[in-house]
Amino acid sequence: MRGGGYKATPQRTAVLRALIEEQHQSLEEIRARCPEVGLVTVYRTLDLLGELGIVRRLDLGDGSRYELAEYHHHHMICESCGNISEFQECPLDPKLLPPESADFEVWSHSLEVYGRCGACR
Amino acid sequence: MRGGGYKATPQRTAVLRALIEEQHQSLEEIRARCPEVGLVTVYRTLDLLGELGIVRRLDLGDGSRYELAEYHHHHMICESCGNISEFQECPLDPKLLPPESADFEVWSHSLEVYGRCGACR
DNA sequence: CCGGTAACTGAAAAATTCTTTCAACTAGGA
DNA sequence: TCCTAGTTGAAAGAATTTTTCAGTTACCGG
Repeated sequence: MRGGGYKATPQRTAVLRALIEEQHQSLEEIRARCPEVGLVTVYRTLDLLGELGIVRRLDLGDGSRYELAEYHHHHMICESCGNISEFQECPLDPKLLPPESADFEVWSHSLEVYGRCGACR
Repeated sequence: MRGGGYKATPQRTAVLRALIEEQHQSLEEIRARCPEVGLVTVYRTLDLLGELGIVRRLDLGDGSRYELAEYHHHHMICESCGNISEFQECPLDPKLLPPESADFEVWSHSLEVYGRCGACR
């Protein structure tokens, strides 16, 4: 953080702490966890952390959500209760990548599985 | 369309025609293809087509985009030029689905590949 | 420990995006 | 052709995100 010429302010610490507490939070959920930080600063901090590759913005169908990007993972979204869960096993089989991708340099990918969770069945 | 008690209006036809012309358009791109249709009506038509399962809303990182959902496909997004291409071969290997998903009923999934396209390399 | 400064913050205003309201209009069945 | 449920669009409203700018602060160098 400081390496890039950025300051470690209490506000940034608070937002980061909020993000650590739970994944996939909406802006309002994050705000609720650090009410002392101004709205604009929350947005700016999320932007900054995004540029640093620490945070990722998602839209899983109900607007912006934010999560730490520490590790590669995917999402299972229950269309019944809205619960979002993660899994890290990656079911992508590179052998099955399409021919069109031959000259496409793959940097990353995202995978979301939609359906109904155990509790809702 | 008429089956569900909906009317086939010129506005709905125009929006649908715009969607057929190109995939992954932003709202403004769609609007530009049917300037005679009011903003509100475009939103409402996209909603309606969404409920009917004809149209899908996406957020690939730069806000809402809309596409026909006729066939199952995935996206390759070039982070250099922003170009979005589709592929239909699905590189998902069900055998590799995680154990947590055992009691999750999978209805659908989405997969996006990010990187750099051939032209940008 | 202290001062200087580039970086940061927050309130207000602005911009953007999307939704609601409501009076007028129309597609399509009777 | 008439009737009516469904549809449209302008305006207003709500929600979300960005910009501006004056005041504040972290932290580096001394």
